[in-house]
Amino acid sequence: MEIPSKYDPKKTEDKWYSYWMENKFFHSKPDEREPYTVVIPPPNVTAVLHMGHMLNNTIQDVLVRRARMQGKNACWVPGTDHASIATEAKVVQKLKNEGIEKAGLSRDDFLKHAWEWKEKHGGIILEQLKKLGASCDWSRTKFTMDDDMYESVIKVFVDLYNKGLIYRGVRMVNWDPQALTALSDEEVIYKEEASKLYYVNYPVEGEQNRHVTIATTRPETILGDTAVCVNPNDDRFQHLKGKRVLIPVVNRSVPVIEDEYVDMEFGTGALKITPAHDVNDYEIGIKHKLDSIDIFEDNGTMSKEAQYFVGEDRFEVREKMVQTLEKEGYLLKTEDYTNKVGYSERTDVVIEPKLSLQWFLDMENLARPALDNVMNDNIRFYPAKFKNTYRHWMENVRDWCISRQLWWGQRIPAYYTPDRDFVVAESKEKALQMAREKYNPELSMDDLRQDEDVLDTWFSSWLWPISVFDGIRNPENNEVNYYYPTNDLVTAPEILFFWVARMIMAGYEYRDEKPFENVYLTGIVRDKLGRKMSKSLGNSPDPIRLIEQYGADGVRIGMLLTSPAGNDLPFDEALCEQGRNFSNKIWNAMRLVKGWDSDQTTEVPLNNKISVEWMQNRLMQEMEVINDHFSKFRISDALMSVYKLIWDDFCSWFLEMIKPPYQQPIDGWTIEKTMDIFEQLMKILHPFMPFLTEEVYQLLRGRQDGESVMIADMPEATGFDPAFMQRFAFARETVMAVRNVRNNKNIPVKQKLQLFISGKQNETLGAFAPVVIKLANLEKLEFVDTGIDNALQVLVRSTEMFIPFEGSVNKAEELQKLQNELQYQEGFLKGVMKKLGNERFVNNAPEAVVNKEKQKKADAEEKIRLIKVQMEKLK
RNA sequence: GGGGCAUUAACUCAGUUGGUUUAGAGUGUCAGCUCGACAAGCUGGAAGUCACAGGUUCGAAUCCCGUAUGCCCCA
Repeated sequence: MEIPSKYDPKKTEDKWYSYWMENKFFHSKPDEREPYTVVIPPPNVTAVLHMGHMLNNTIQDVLVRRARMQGKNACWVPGTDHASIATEAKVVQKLKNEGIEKAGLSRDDFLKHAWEWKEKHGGIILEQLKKLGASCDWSRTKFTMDDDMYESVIKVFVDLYNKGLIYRGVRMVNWDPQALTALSDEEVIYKEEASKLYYVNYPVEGEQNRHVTIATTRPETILGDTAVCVNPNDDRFQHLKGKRVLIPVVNRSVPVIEDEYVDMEFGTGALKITPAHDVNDYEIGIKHKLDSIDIFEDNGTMSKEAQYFVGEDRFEVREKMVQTLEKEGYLLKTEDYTNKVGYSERTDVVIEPKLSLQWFLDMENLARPALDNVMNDNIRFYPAKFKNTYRHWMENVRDWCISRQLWWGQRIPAYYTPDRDFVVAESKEKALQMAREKYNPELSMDDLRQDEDVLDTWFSSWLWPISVFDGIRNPENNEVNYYYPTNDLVTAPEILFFWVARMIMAGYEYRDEKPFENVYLTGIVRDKLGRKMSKSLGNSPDPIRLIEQYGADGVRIGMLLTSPAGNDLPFDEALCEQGRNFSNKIWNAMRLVKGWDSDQTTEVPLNNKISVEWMQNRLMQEMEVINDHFSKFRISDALMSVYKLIWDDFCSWFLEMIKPPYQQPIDGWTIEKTMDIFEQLMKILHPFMPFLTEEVYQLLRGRQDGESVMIADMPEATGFDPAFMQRFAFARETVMAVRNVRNNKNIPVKQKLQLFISGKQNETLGAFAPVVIKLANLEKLEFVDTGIDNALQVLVRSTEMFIPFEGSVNKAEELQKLQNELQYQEGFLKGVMKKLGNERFVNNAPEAVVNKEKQKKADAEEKIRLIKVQMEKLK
């Protein structure tokens, strides 16, 4: 069988993914095994796969595949999120392109279009995840607007309302005048902008030629001013106490109030107060019982309340207002000024703080268990540093505005009577019954009008770990009892607050139990310039192209190599290349092993016995390290351990150690052991590189249909012999020392050398002589008690070794090298001596530490002695 | 303005409760290699005042204080 020298992922990836699907390896159902559950952070239906998803889902897949191989019943639930605002914006835009205005459609007609859009585009990202190798149980795929999920959300709303936790209230919200909806703080993007600071004189009422000057970036809001505020500690304004001023243009008389909120350093120290259009002013307005004048319509034009410029757009009014102020002599001066202006993440228009009637969820009691159980490590964050930020947020939590003025989403189950009373119920029928009992027995179905708004998308995704197992509607069903709480959640720190925190709240509220044990927070994928990868910047590589170029395995390795938890990931395609090269390395190791003929009759050479023993020990040794890394969620460290175990230990050392001479067979025992080891390595690597490992696993030995590395048992760490490993390490260093000599002296690899080693090392090194002879390409290795003349001398640890050498030696160069080495050792010794000479160290430090220092001293002294001997010989 | 995180080799990062660390890895770089699996490779080397300045300690990359720079969150 001819195996090509380059591994081609295109020929294997789709093949094995189909194989896994056909054999239902990803499918999970409750059984007697320990469950291991992960719910996917549901991507938006509007999204296409980007690098952030790649990273996030690769990590999840690594964890899930590993757990599955460890014998757990692994269940990874995939799905998507309906993303109210983003999706509605997309659908509105699409309709607009077709000449259809949303305003001209009924709610039902619009939703038909939205569902059509979802059916067409909503599954793309999940299909892309399959290319990555994601081992999700696709039969469980969920969507936050599925009927059962929808019902769960409504049920929770009704329940929280009945508990008195949901209320209606007037609040200052971030208003998107284009989408005509309130936005959460998280959906507002602040951009730095060059704007102007206008200094405007407000005449003091009843005093000729006296005025107070304020500074504002938004002169159009002057029309809604209801006070001027100064700091009570500000000496400049003492004379204004108790006075009133006149609002320019409208000539409204308003009080001068005092509040320490005002920053005396900023602007003029006097602040205009517009309670209806600024969050801080709103707070001050409540505190000082000020009037509130709403001068804007929902679409950002001036309302009748403004009296001037009615019906004109806010930004045009700003210009006109400045002109008017100037004409009428109120404008003192204008300065350039840079400030941050909030934009809608979805429509990119400037948001308007606006008072509006919204639905709120009281967070105070929900937040407490969510905070406590993170702080006491009941739920663990990786890395733990995010606990700080989490606490800060949870201790200052504000009520959650859960209503959105949109159609795409779960419609708020509040029903209004013609008298503007309302009831909250799971269905219109129930609502009618309640309304009749509560308000008016004569009411009919047609009298009830359901609230027009839908719920914030997070109000459905906060239930995700419960609702995907139907745990809201049927809290005692088998699935939720088996799979919940889930084990690990992998997500981005950006949504720690509005998703992770809220899931924890919902978990304790509805299951009285955490939603997950561990939260692994990934970093942000950035480009080489350190910018976040985004569609708008166009700086993100197309993940599907990367997969085609480097293979899914290569890309997975590329993402994982550089991504310790919580750290940003400076993405570089070279890392994928490294992943691809690694695939190829393994591929070629397989070609080598498969290419050997075996001979059952040959006796097993001592060399091979030692080699196999070492590799088996080495594997067990590293298995402990890998397990430790995983237990701490150090995924990239775990990967690096596997990487080096395979590349360095297995390929560079082990295979070279057992490699038979050209065209000669290998003994049967060794080849079997090698296959075993290779197989184990493929299992260990499988979670990281699922496709390649399956291909190699299948080719390595004949397999039955239905066999797969992905359902094989993960090797367990069963211990190793440290003393043996120590002795081998010495042998390995000896080989490296000889190779080093070859390099320095330009001795060809093929030329065999002789090596003489000081006799006292026979005990430690003797058994490994065959290995050293092979790898260092020696014709002879001898233990001797005396030095050898006409030989190069090397020090390994503190053992002298000699290599007879006929060629010329550059004495000056050699001396210089020895001199450098001597200097280093003497410096080292000096440091050690200083420690040992310090009485307080010897008395205070633990005995083991002192003994180590003594050993260091002895070693250094021996080395120095030997170096000096060598130098003498050279002179 | 308030809070948080970070700063270790050219790059990206490890470095666990302070002690075999005058500091490790991967990549890159340099030198030498057709060595019968792999040049997507092999062998070897060089490279760091642990941001800066103090302090605690017998001992500090590690703990504390300050400064600088960068990033994030909140306002």
